[in-house]
Amino acid sequence: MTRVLCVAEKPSIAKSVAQTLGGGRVSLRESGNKYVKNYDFRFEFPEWGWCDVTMTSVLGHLTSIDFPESFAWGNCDPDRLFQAPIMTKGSGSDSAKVATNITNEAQRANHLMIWTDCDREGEYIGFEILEQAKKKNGFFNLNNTYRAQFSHLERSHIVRAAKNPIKLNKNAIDAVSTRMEVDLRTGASFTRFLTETFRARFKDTVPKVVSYGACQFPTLGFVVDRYKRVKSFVPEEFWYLSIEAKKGNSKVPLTWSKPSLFDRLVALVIYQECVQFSGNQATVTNVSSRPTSNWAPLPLTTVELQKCCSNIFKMGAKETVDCAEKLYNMGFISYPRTETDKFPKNMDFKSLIEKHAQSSTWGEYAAALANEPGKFRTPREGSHDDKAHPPIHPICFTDGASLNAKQKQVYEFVVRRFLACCSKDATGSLTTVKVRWGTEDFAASGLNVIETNYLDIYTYSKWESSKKLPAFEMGEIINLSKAELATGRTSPPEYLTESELIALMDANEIGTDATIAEHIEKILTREYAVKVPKGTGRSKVLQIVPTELGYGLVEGFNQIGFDRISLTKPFLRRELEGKLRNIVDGQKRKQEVLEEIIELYHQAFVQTKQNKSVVLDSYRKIVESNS
DNA sequence: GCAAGGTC
Repeated sequence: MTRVLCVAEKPSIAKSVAQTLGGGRVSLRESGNKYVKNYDFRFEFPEWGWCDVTMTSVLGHLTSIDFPESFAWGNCDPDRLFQAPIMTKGSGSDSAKVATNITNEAQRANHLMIWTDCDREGEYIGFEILEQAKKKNGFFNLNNTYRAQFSHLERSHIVRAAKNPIKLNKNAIDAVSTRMEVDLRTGASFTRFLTETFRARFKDTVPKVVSYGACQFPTLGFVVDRYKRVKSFVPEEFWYLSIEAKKGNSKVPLTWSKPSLFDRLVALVIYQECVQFSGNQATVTNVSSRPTSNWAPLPLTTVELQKCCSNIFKMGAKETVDCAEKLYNMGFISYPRTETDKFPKNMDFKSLIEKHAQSSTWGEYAAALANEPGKFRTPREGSHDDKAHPPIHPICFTDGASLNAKQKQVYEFVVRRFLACCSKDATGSLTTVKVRWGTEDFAASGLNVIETNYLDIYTYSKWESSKKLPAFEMGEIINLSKAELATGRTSPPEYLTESELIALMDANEIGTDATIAEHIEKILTREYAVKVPKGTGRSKVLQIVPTELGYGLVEGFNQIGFDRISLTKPFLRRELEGKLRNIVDGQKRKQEVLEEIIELYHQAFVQTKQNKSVVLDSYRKIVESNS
């Protein structure tokens, strides 16, 4: 019988796909690695009929790249790393066993089918698997290796993927190897140069490693940018008209329709006109009431999870993903690294919801959502789809007995978020009254919440009826209890919070859902930035501020003034991401992009070397100005 | 002692 070897990117996918395709008749074999299992079963493929199938997996990348020994740290001028040869090596300590398992299983196989995630890295991991499979089976090559296309684990979707495989995408493989090479050459050269330069001048007052990375520097750049804006902020005085209507016993403050003015005289002229014109009386020009709603949240992505846990629980991004990872491994939640904010079609929401009816906390809500007519609504759809994983959602109910406090919080959040997604929007009515005083318009509005719906379960969001507006009538003349020219001062921006940093990185394509937390962690462990608490109690937030070293590095690099790039801003990484997409689309070739980008970085490297005193002095000046 | 990308 024809033998087919299927290989997924991670054990959980192998297990799930094997169960689906094997229809319950699956036998399990150990692989030599603790996490990786081999699943044997039979499946009927359209082209090959009934086959003996082995489904196994790797653990992410099998290999990584590095320089040969003669180009190791200390053995050559960092400048040479832009042209040095590059070799492939096994990645991580446990990769050997995983790799051997692929080679052994492939030896007897007639066909190789790749089941890695449907993204760029997944294509490359597929290529690594093929290279490994070739070692004892010369038959396999890019043209006869199959690739299953799937974006979630729903049964019919998986069966369709098995029956309609395509080929590995050579362009995507090239794009990833381009990224790897750029990151290695630039990261290693600049890191060695900076470390040696800083340690030569400042010895033990700087950390052991002063690193550069195409993601960590822009991350640091965001932190420094905000810090500088706070530091250089000069408050400005502004003026505005402030009036308050008196109606029976209640006083209603009204907001001026124009923005505040920075010119006191202009504001004063307007104010005097109004007083002359209308005194302490104003006219109601419009009263309207309209239905309004507060939308239930979108399905949960990794980035959103990190932002929410940072805002709500003050958890670090790394801490959050670690908790999510644990919850996933225990089978409580779905795969936690996803960019997708829309659920697949024909997803069985009701059965997922029903599992939570047993909860003592949210059980009542879940039961009602699953069973009472008119409660459930299919979740809204966001616009992101990584084609690999569904949004994060609970798989099983747990009372949390086996979880620590943080994991419990994250789990509860995932559940509440999911139930909220499946609930109706909150509704209310918004009453707005418009008033004319002199030549100017003012307005006040009052919210009346009618149906709370999702807010009952998503207790992290607040949307409450504001103080009720008294009844006003069109054309009514009202008395003002206050009519004054008010003044205020503009306030400085706050230092960056982690959740804002995550949002900036996400928007600027710095890192991925799986790595954003690591880059933030990196600038902290490199002593480029620190987290400082602001406020106390419930209003406490953690802000990220640069250290003298982080500030000095960014300022120094900014002062050098490279030709058309900046190493501390996100644009270069974005440009690379764009070019990588061009490689995938076939609009550019790998070699062409490599030459362009490496040349750009090399020029920047040479310039940095020539101007190393600029960077060193920038740091020294900051240290001195603080002491 | 270096990067960033997977995953455990």
